[in-house]
Amino acid sequence: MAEDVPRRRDADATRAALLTAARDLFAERGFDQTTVRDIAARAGVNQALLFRYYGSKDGLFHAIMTSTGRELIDETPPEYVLARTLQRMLSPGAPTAEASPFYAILRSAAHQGAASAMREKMGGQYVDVLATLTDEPNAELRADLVLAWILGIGLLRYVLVKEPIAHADPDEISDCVLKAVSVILERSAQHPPTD
Amino acid sequence: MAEDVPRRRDADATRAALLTAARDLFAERGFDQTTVRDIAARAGVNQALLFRYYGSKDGLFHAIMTSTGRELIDETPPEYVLARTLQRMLSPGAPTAEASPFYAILRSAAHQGAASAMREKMGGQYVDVLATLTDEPNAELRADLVLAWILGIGLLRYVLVKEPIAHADPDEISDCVLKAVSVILERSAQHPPTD
DNA sequence: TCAAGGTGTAAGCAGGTGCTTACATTAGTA
DNA sequence: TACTAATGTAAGCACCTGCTTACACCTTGA
Repeated sequence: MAEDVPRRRDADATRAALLTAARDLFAERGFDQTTVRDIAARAGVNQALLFRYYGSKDGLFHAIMTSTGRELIDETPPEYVLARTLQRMLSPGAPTAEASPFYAILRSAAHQGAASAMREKMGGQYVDVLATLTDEPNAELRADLVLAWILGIGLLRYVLVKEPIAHADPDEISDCVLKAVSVILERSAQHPPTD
Repeated sequence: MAEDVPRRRDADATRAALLTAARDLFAERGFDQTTVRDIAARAGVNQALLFRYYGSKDGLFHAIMTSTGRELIDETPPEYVLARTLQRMLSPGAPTAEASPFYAILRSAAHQGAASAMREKMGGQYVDVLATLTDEPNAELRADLVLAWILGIGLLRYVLVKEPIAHADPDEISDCVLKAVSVILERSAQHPPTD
């Protein structure tokens, strides 16, 4: 209360407001269904500032996609990454700030930037970690399949809102998924060392 | 060759041309990125006819979503529905006419009609069949999870084009998926009859 | 043969889009 | 205080969008 003397001009605050507003709107409606006027209005900012600070609507989308950290991955042991990711994604309530870019991608799949963001971020993060969990030769493909499942569940539950999965108990979902995934992501005992 | 005297005026042919063109374009670019002028151009038809025959762009989308049959489901025993669906979805080459609405949904997830089409079609077809494969109490949820996996794989492979899954061998994918799914979709022997 | 309705065409309208510009206002500094 | 650069504002431009309208043409049937 005391710290923020209402300084009316603050470029950093404006940038942050635009980023947050756009991130949430893209997650709610997708890229195409969100206008720059919507973003500026939610941020409480003149829309010309969007172009001053981010260049274009695409530039803002790109900034969102590269703004999220990798806290969950860095803080979690590999064998628990899937469980914790599911837990966060399935927990009720509005999508967290961390998960918003995830939903923005699902709702903007047709957009070029969404595809490359998914490939680079998700690919370079989740899949690398998940792939360490098995010693099968096609470990990365198996990790991709797990990622695909996460994406599909998010799509069906939150974007397409299909029942019963849309309102199913998170633990019930997690139990099934983890049990099934353990079949394809595990140290196989059938492969004897060859040397 | 002999049968189709080039009759220049044929409402049915025009309707069909519009439907096919729109189906493919929606599958390639998504609903928002496709304009009515694009559709009319690919169909080789004046764009005003789109509105005469389908009322609106949304009406055309709806027509596409309700135009596909359920041949695969009706012709396939329940225990092979997943395997054959994967086989068709993963087979190389351009998406078939049958699968186009599927990709149209993935690329138009933000669109309202896509969500309801998925709920009604996929929900009332695939899931009902898949749910018969297990006698667990949450059979429908398990079937939804399988559907989510199919969707996620299509999304990651064709829309987001992530490697290695984008160019992976179909059989390799199918093997993993079928093996994992068998864990959650099977007759459980642990449930003794209670009466 | 000739009206009449089905079919195709050209042109354009009203509104929305991303983006730009010219200008006003503020904050920091010499 | 006076200057300057950073920040915010209002207005609008050029284009695209879904959709409509008025009209021309073809085909059919009595």
